[in-house]
Amino acid sequence: MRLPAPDLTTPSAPRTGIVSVHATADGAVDVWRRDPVTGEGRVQRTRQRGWIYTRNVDDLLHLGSRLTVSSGPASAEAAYHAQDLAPDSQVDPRAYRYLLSGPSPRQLEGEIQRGAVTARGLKVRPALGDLSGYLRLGYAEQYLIATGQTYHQGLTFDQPVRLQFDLETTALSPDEGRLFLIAVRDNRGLETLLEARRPAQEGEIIEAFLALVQERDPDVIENHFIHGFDLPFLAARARRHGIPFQLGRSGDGVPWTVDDGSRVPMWVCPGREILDTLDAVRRLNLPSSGLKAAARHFGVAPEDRVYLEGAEIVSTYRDHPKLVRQYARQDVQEVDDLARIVLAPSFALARLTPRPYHRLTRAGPAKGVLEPMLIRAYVEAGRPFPAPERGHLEPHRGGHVQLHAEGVLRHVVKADVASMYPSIIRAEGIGPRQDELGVFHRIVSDLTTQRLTHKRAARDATLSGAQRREHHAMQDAMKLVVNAAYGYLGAGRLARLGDRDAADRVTARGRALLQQVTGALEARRVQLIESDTDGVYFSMGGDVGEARERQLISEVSAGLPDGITLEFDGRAQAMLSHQVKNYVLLRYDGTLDLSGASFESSRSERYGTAFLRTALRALLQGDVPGVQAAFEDTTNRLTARDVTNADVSSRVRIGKARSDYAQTRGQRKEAHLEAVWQAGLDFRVGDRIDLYVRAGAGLSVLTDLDGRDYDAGHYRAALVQNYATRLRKALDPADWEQLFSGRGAGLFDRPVAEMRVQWRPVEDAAR
DNA sequence: TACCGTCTCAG
DNA sequence: GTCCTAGACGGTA
Repeated sequence: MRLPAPDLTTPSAPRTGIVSVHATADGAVDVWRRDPVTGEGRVQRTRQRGWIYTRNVDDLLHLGSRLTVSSGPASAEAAYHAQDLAPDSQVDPRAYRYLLSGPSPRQLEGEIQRGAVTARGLKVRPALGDLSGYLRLGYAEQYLIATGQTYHQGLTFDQPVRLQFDLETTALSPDEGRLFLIAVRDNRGLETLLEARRPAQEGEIIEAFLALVQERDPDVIENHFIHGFDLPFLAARARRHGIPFQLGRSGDGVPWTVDDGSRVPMWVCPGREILDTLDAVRRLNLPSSGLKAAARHFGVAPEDRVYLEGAEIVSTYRDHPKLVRQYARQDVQEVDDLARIVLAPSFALARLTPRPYHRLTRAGPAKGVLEPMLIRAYVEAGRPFPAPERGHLEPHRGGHVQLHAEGVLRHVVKADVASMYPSIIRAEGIGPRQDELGVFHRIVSDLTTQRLTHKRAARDATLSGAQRREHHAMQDAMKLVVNAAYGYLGAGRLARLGDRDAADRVTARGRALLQQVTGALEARRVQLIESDTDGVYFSMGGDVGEARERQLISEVSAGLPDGITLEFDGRAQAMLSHQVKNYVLLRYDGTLDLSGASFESSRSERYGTAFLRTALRALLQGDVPGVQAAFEDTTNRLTARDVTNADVSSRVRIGKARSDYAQTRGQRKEAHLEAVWQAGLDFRVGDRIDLYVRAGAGLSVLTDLDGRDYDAGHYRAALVQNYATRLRKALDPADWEQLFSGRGAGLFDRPVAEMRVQWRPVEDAAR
């Protein structure tokens, strides 16, 4: 069963190649498509009535005969219609039993709001979002679901026209600065700079840019932080010059913002998808999400890349304009290259879920991607959307974490259960209890199967690089949805089809599987080190080679239930197991991998980190004299003032302004604020200051980076307390004392050359 | 451990 | 109005 089709959609209209949908409250729907074969673009202008799921029709009784209720779709002449999706059966009163439609989305919403005032005895007209009992999607989503379409069918990433632009301005705020340069390129060969050599020309380049956009007619506009910088800046400057900000394709063509409160508002442009590479990069959790850092991370930064500090751009443009021009050209070039990498999963995702492409870099994978797919399935089946689960009290239990051994172990292997939670959902047929159609389980199952096909195709050498990239993006998109499924179940009230019990069944099964894996490994006489949710580290004892390690894992895997596999996930020549989730691996190629807050704290001082790396490497090679040498070297260098104040300093954030601290300083002194105070510096909340302990002066502000007047005794002690202590688990306690206590070798001490690194089993199960 | 405030990022 | 509400981290109670 299908919803009433949008009025003017003809059956012969193409259904593939959607690149943008602009649907308004008055029912107008403009759909831009690219022909997958010819690449030709065309617009289809149509209308829709809009639809809303509702629990009952109480708010619409005031419509009288203008409201028809039946088990079928609305007839052509129906003004307002409620389709009863469960005419013959009892349904939970909290289920969304009716599908409402009206002459236009706005009229339908307006009547609901108007009716609610009397039906619910309200004083003021409520916002639709505040009314319980309705399930409403955006207008473009309504169109996509009603017509059974999604974006990008038949299209590859570069078939839509993609345009990138970047502004160079004299300040960050449009109130304080103006723009003097716009770099523009597109994936059809455009590459140009629009320059305002004099301030008076700013209006001209804005108009030239808007004209260029209309001429190139892109489907997609991309930049890094486009929502937070380029579009608001450009819009503000256009307004100042009285230039209509016509960037879009239909209506007045003026973009608007969707304000979501705290965050940078999202810009939306009729007919063109605004994509911010920053949104996509942020999901990747790189150390920095800036354009330059991301471009370097993905290896797309040009060799001759020009790097300029924001504050020096204006002066550089005055003295060396060529440099700024190259900088701007490289900015848009990098955005283009970065977009191909980071936007590809969202581009592919748009084929799977009934939402506009531009929403998907910002949408959460559970609520924003999976849930529309669930809703679509109920609409297409013509079934009521299920009632939410009843509230839950018991907290939800997660994965099992356990430390089995601590210290240094050699010949370490990591194994993990492949896609554990999705595999469990699939193998056990788990889904929300309310989901009578079994849609949840079917989606996870189908996507997992299809994903394997795409994964294989992505590695298929007979396909072109572009084809393989498309398959890779598709499998990435499917992975995103599938991995979101478990989280969706446990998301509580946020998820309309969430089910805590089902989520608990998944994790309980996961814990049992992990026990099965660790049990099977122990039965094969390996030493477990740490197990965490879906993976386990263990030591082979001796060097048996990677092939044997892999074989062992596949033996264990063979004993697991159907649909669950254990995979090899890496190996190391040695591992220091310190605490749960805190360990160090020395790989066979010599790289040292540090994990956990104990080893990678952001507040570490440079001298300590350097010591720790050297000492850890020696420790993992079983070289205790090497550890001692590293310690003595660092201690001696501290004493000899061979390291600098900068090497021992650490950066802290200031939590109070100087004027606020002045009020409280009398009652309570705070060490780091006091240091800045004593230095006579002004400071504000959020400032970052480098501090070090100065000999005879206590905590002080770092001014002379190359100075050597630090308190050497303090830092020698700190070396033991903050750094050498991380090596404790690998050494006999008496040996550790002897190495790091600084009391010198005693009569009963053991020669360092005889000391051995050690490990011990951890008996008491951690939680 | 929980809550609160701030920063991200762009010229 | 037109698509609707971040996430990480550090400091402090």
